Amino acid sequence: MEKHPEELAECCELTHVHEDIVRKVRAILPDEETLYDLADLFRIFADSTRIKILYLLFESEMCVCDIAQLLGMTQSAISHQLRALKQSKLVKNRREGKTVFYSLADDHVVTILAQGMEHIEE
Amino acid sequence: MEKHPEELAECCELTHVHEDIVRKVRAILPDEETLYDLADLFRIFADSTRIKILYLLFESEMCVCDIAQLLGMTQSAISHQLRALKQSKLVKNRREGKTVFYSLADDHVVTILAQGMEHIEE
DNA sequence: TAAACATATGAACAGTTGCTCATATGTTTG
DNA sequence: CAAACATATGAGCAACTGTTCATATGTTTA
Repeated sequence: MEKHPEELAECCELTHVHEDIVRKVRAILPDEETLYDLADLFRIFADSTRIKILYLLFESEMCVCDIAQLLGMTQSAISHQLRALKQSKLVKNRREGKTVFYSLADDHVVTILAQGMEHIEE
Repeated sequence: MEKHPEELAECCELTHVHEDIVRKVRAILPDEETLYDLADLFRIFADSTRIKILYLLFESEMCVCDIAQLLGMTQSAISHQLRALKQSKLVKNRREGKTVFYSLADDHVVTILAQGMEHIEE
């Protein structure tokens, strides 16, 4: 699993990759850990339940049972998903007595979803 | 699996969701099919191999074996991933003799990855 | 047309994911 | 403190995902 081989062997009969491309690619490609973090972030957006939750939170902060109610899903299912969203720092929460209110933590959520939406609407 | 119940039953002892919120949410939340399409799109970004491929294509178009070579992976693995990327209309390809060159199909790729990167870099 | 090359694809398998169910934790109120 | 309520969490299971391996398709060249 060589990630950055020092020399490019031939792969196609005539190698199409040349030294300058290789140099540019190495400069541009983020390191392995960052790429994994990035994939992890997008994996959070890769589920329609979590996307729905984020859309709900566009409007206002909400407690767990309200989200569950609005989406017609279990409290447990929503709670699990909120945990994932919180771990990715896409939502934050505050406690008010028995109730925990969740809200968006970040403007990137809006931008990312909007860009995704633009793409699929073409 | 009621998605849009006509009336909200109590969920918490005191329901926190009220009529105006419900109305706003219904106006904002895209329909089920769109949400699935959106999740499918982000699932494509949810894998570091595919992200790497996209980053490579930032620089220039490339053939399958060059990508495989640069990433130290099998031609087959890359080919499978390119198919997924193409189905999502994130990359396009052109044939030149035996070789097939892939390139980015869309500016959204750059924006989405950049936003994701911004988020994890906080 | 046969051989060589570049790419695509189907099946299979291990690893992951999202939900459910049961139960635990944390908070308020009688 | 006990009961009720809101939320969190662990285990388990079915469904899905990414890779490998073997092989098929498509293109060029001898």
